[in-house]
Amino acid sequence: MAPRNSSKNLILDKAYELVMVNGYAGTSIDMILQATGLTKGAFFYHFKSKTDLGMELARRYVNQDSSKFYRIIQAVDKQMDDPLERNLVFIERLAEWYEEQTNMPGCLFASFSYYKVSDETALFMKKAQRKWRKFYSQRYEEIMQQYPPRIPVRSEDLADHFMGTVEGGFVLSRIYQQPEHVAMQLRQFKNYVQLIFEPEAGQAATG
Amino acid sequence: MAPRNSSKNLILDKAYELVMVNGYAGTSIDMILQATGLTKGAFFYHFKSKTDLGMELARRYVNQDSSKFYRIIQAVDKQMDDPLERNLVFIERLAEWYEEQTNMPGCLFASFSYYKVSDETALFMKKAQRKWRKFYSQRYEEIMQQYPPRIPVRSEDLADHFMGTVEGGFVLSRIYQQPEHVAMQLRQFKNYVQLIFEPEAGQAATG
DNA sequence: CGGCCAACATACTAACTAGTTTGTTTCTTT
DNA sequence: AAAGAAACAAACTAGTTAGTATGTTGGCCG
Repeated sequence: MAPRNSSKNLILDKAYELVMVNGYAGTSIDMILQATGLTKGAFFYHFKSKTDLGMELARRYVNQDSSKFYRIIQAVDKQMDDPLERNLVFIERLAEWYEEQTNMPGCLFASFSYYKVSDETALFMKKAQRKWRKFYSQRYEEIMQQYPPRIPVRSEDLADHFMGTVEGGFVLSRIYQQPEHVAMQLRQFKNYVQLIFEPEAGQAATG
Repeated sequence: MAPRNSSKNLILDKAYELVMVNGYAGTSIDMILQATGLTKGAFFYHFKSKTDLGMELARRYVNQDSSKFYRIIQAVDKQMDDPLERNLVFIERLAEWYEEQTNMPGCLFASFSYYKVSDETALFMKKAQRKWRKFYSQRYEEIMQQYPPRIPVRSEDLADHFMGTVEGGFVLSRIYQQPEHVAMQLRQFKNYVQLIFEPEAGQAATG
């Protein structure tokens, strides 16, 4: 791993920002170099091709994104033990985190999914997504063991629906040009989880 | 409007297909011309620029997409009167429609949202999205008048969450490379609507 | 202190990019 | 039949693209 704030990381940082705005194909190497103040020599010293940059962007995104989510999860896990409460608070914290963010939210994988990336990168994204699904579905398994669901649901589908909700929130935010939609979407999903699992959910009706 | 299967519509058709695979920036005019068998002269006779093509693609997408959804809605509306039942059956029919589809699902707006389109196109998409929200939220208003929701929800948020769920399903389908995720996501949203509004929902628990 | 290599910069190239110009066909209209 | 316009085709252009080839610099090591 290159040391923090090396030229390589600088390229990755700026490239990520540009790709999230212009898309991968809409971001040229020259644009990245202008943003970093570096030159072609530097770029092709660190990356053998633009495709290689795409791959490394995906790799780094998995690490950064995972660590961000894990940080929130671990912080919540330290404060409470109940798996359902943990999940609900996690969703709420995540919603709050996105509310604090100023720049337009988005997902590199989603951006790549609407572009024809290399087979290697596509496979990598698929595997990473499956790993996330496994992680979240295990959490919902725990919840299901303690709280009988009101309707028949599969933990994998809940995991996918969580991630899908976030992705949908990104897209809506970008179309509406209002970042707050991610949090709104997440709270709808939170409602869903509550209605499925919380014993007292929806008992005291209406406001 | 150009007559059906004119050269202009042929260009729009092929351009749409290519954009859904390669993205807008990843789709060159030459690629479109190769797919259509036409030449530069034809393209720039019908479109004053590539940006213009993007705008017209968005326009046509709104019409086609809307008409597709409206068709399903009207078919369902003819068969039943209850607003909740209408909505639930609509979601189910939509899920089934996506299950029948073979090619990778996706949304042009989502693709454009991860690329820096022209201000005109961005504004157009925003307005179209707002229009859809208005339409669906009215439907949920009707439901709410007849069925008191178990939890406090806003009809606009439900409308957005519906569209967000579809968008999220697209992204997941593309990352997993499995089209069936759209239907799965839609059925999760259907569960959500049922849990909110259906009086008997979740009474007979667990299987 | 001389050599060596990581980490770049500079200058190039060939292919592709959107867009233009000019020419051609075919149909219609008078 | 002449004129015009709609609907293209062919060839061109200027700029941009990813990628390469070669040159330069500073630091470290024996």
